[in-house]
Amino acid sequence: MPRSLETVESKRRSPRQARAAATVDAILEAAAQILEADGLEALTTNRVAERAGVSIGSLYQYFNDKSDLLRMLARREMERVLAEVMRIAGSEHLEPGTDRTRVSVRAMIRAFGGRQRARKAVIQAAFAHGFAMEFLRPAQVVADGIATRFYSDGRLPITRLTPVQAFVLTRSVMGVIRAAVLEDSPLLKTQAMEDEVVRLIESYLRGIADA
Amino acid sequence: MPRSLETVESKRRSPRQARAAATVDAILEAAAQILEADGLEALTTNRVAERAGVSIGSLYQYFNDKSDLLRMLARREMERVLAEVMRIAGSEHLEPGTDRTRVSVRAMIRAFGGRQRARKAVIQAAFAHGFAMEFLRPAQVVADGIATRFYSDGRLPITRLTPVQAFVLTRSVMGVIRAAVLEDSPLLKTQAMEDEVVRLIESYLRGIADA
Amino acid sequence: MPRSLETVESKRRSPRQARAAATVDAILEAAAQILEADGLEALTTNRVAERAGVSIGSLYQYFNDKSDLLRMLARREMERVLAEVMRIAGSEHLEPGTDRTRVSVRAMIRAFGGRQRARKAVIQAAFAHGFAMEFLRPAQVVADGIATRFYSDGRLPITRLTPVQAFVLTRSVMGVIRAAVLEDSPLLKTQAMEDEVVRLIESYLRGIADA
Amino acid sequence: MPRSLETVESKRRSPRQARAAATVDAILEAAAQILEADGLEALTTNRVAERAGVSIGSLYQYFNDKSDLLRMLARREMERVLAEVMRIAGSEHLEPGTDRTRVSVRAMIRAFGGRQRARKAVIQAAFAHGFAMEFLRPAQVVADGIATRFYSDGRLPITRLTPVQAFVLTRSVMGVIRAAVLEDSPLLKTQAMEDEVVRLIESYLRGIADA
DNA sequence: AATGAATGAGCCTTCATTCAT
DNA sequence: AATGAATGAAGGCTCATTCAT
Repeated sequence: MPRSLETVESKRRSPRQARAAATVDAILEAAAQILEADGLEALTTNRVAERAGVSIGSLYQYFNDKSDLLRMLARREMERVLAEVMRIAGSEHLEPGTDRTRVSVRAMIRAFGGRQRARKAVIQAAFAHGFAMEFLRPAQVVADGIATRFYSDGRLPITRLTPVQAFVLTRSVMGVIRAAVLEDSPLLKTQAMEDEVVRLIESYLRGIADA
Repeated sequence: MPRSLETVESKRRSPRQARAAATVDAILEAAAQILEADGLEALTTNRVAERAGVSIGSLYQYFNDKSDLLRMLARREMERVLAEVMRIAGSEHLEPGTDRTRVSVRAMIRAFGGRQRARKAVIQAAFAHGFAMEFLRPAQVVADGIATRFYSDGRLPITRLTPVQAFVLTRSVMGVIRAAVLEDSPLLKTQAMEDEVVRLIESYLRGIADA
Repeated sequence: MPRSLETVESKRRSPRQARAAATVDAILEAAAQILEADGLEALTTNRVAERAGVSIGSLYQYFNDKSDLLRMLARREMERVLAEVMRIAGSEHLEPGTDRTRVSVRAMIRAFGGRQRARKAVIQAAFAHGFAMEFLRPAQVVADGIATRFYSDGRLPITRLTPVQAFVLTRSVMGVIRAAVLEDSPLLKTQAMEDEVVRLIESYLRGIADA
Repeated sequence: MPRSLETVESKRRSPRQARAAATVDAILEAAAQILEADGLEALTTNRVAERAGVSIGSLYQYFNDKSDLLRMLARREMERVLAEVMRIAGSEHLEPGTDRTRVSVRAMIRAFGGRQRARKAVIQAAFAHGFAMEFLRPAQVVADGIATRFYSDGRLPITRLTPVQAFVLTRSVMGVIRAAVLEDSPLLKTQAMEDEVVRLIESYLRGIADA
């Protein structure tokens, strides 16, 4: 289960009313749009407020500062991605015979592949502001979950991944997907890509089992 | 063979004399130090010039603008890393019985692992300014070379990696190392990490061969 | 009728409130004073803001850039001059027997002669930035009006000035006044000057009529 | 006779040798070209030196500062114009029956009309640096000469123009030509323009004579 | 005489943030 | 709660000018 993202507490009033929530949403959406359309450099608080149709003062009512805005945005995007992945791959009951690894990989690729430009910008923004790791964690938790589930389904005689192995497994998979997104690779959504990522995971796990 | 990085031509006069070269070096080194010490946000042209002990005007004599400075810095770091990797793994004559994959992995980890903070900052900077790919290319070329050499040494019956397979292989390995660097993971320089990355590569290649 | 000078639209927010209008005015007035006191070279945006008693940020809230500021200033000065000329010469009802040409010339000399130094600086600035013509137009329209009124009052048998004749008439008169202003000529406000300019106009028109 | 333009003395060594003179010329020509091609804002000392094919140091060997360069340039252009006018209109011996006024006007229009863009830039530069008047003087002296010669050829019973009249006559003519040049008016080189300027002069002088 | 690397004051401009209304 | 005018620190960058070589 992902560690709660609510951890980061805002000093500002959190939205309790419908209107306030709508305002926050409008701001976040405006930021995402600007990011997608013109990149990180064009993302100024004034412009976000204008595009969102609220005053700059209102923006600061809900976000401590620009970093905060970026953080919330990254969080939102991450949650969307995770929700998507969980929706596809995370359901407890899969039809018998379904390859859970494949389904998970497909879910991740699909989730990260949509809205590429916006996602890329958010990732860049997160990196530029140094809180990227904060939001990669959940993704890795998911990946760990997949790994855990995988080797515990009896198909392989692995009882436990060492921390290093878990690290290598999750980062290598994310590394491939991330590179494809950042490089705007046309390979991203191909069947071949899915096949190879699945092969990477299964080969590695088999390599561990064989040792 | 990596495409020459000299391609990007500067409108500014290129250093012809010893003093000029020293100035450029001082500036680049100052930038790296600031990046390492205080991060990307602290990297202002004025501060770089000051730390380098040259005037701001001199800085602009050799770099078109801040982006240019960053680009040159990233290039320099990349070249250093590549040189290091090539030095360790690229020599034509390896003692018989040496595991070339292991040697290469060790070289990459060692190369990227040194000066972690600076490297991280440069990578972040490159990403924030959108020219990251420009410098990842060489790294991938090296990785491709490793892969090529590997499957051509007769140990595995692989005759050719498909583009997708090459992509997955290189990005997964770089993804692991990159993540370790960016997360300041203590695992980075462990023997276990080296072992697992080697395992990842060999397992994947075997997986392909077995298919 | 002078083409509206409002044509040039600003991307910046236009002042809607009293305070904002006051700010714009203070900035413009400060710019005029600096121009008058120390010339174009001393006109820096920071100094203007300081003299106006507003922050540099406020200046940029109302003016896109320095050029814009200069443009607005030139426009304001031009409008003031024109208003002055029209006030004196443009009234529909002149006392019978009044020489309208003489009244108009006097108005123009008086209008341009006031605040000579500031006017000179503004004109220089306009020229230096290449948008002088934009603001000379209205002045010429006024001059054309004078010419038109003149030959249509029955005193001369001219029915129409050709474009070239209108050009020569207006530019010659403005040329004299402009030169007197720019040269700080003591002749400017003398009765003799007024007499000679009137003579220039009337002689030329008579020359045309006699042809 | 025009007041000597040599008045402005240079602290720098004045060119005594052929090579030095050539250097000065190259610099002046380079400045003129840049002015013509890209305007006053593009005229930087470094760029001038580069275009002239000399080092920036050499430029400062011959010109005290940028203002000095501009001044010399304006002087050179002015001298060229005057020489041209004098060559055409100033010859003592004109064929009998030649209209000297017409010839002079044609000469002035022709002189100022050529190389419009460069001339305009030089004029703007002169104005922007406040030494325009210094170089307008000679032109007026020429104009005065024309006027003097005119009323002394017996065609009109004028014995003397008052200072104000001379001022009005010269500035009005120059004002027309100047306006045509600055406005890039297509009228400039038309026969009609020449006719009207001649008419302006003759009418005015007749007006004075008739008084 | 010539070179051109170096200088650095100072310019224009941005933008996160505040606070009186 | 919302507004948006105002703020001002700070940044990137230019370019006239100097001086050691």
